[in-house]
Amino acid sequence: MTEQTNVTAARLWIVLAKAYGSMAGWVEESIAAEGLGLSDFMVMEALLHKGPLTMTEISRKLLLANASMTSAIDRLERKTLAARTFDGEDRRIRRVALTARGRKLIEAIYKRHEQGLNDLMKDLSETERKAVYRGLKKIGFAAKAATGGKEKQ
Amino acid sequence: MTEQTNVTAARLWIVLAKAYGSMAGWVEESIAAEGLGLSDFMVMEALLHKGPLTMTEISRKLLLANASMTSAIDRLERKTLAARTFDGEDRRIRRVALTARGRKLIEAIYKRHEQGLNDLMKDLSETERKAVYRGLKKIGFAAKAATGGKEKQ
DNA sequence: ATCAGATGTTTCGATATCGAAATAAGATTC
DNA sequence: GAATCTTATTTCGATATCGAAACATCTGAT
Repeated sequence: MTEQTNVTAARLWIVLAKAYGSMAGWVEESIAAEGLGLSDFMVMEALLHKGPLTMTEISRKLLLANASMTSAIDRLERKTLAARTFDGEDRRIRRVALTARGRKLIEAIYKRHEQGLNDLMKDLSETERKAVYRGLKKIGFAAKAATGGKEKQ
Repeated sequence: MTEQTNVTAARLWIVLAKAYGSMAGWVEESIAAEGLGLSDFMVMEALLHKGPLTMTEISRKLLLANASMTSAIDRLERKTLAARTFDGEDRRIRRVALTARGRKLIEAIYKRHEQGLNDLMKDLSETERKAVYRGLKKIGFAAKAATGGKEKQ
């Protein structure tokens, strides 16, 4: 498409889906050697940056169904990379934290991941990054708001 | 984050993943009543806009494994929404086309989909859309190139 | 104090996805 | 013409996901 052609909303959605698919494929390939899938990796990444979180907090953050989160934490526990703990006050709650082993692994992986991302996006100026960031934020908020208040269980 | 803070590559990836997840959730919800999943919908959308395509062309376009494409076309054939045909020259090739019934359905769905997308993105100016479009194109190309030439089978 | 509604997580069964291998067919090299 | 390599699609078995329901627990109203 040319400089003069308008970018339709439909076209933007297609390009968003394609960019995400390509990025997800790249991330998956780069962590495959560690035996982690994309979801497991993103769980560990969230725990690395935000500290221990409840199952529901992680689900919401990653837009996964609660049943999927149960499975993902099962996998991470089985690999002794994360562990569930009880909440001091609310007995329904399970809080998830990285183990020492998990922290060590995700720190190493994340370092390479971050470097790879920097490399991937070196062609975008700071102005371009900000524009994409803001636009995606708007799109994400709008989509979330338009999706019938009912998130995945 | 503030106006002054830089947008890191890592941050941009997270926001991209989140925006995609929200958009995908919205699309899935809006087509659920028609008994279609996201992949099936996107296959039909591709066939609507590009005419009959080979299994491999659709797979590459939607970034799905060829086995997934086999299943998706099986589902669409079972619902008599699409059909495989043989290629005149290359007997390995199966070309997929919408049926009359499928075309009628996807035209109706797509009309609503397009209107919904316009609504979702009405807060983005044309300049903003172009910036997001260009940025996502760059990111998608870079990720594709960086993923070891080996696409999903 | 009791009850109804909401919340958090797990379980269950179903579905969509994938990698690898198998099969058929086309292209290229010798 | 034969052999080898590549391509297109399907099959197989495994995995990750999901919606709905079940269960336990908490909150708020009465």
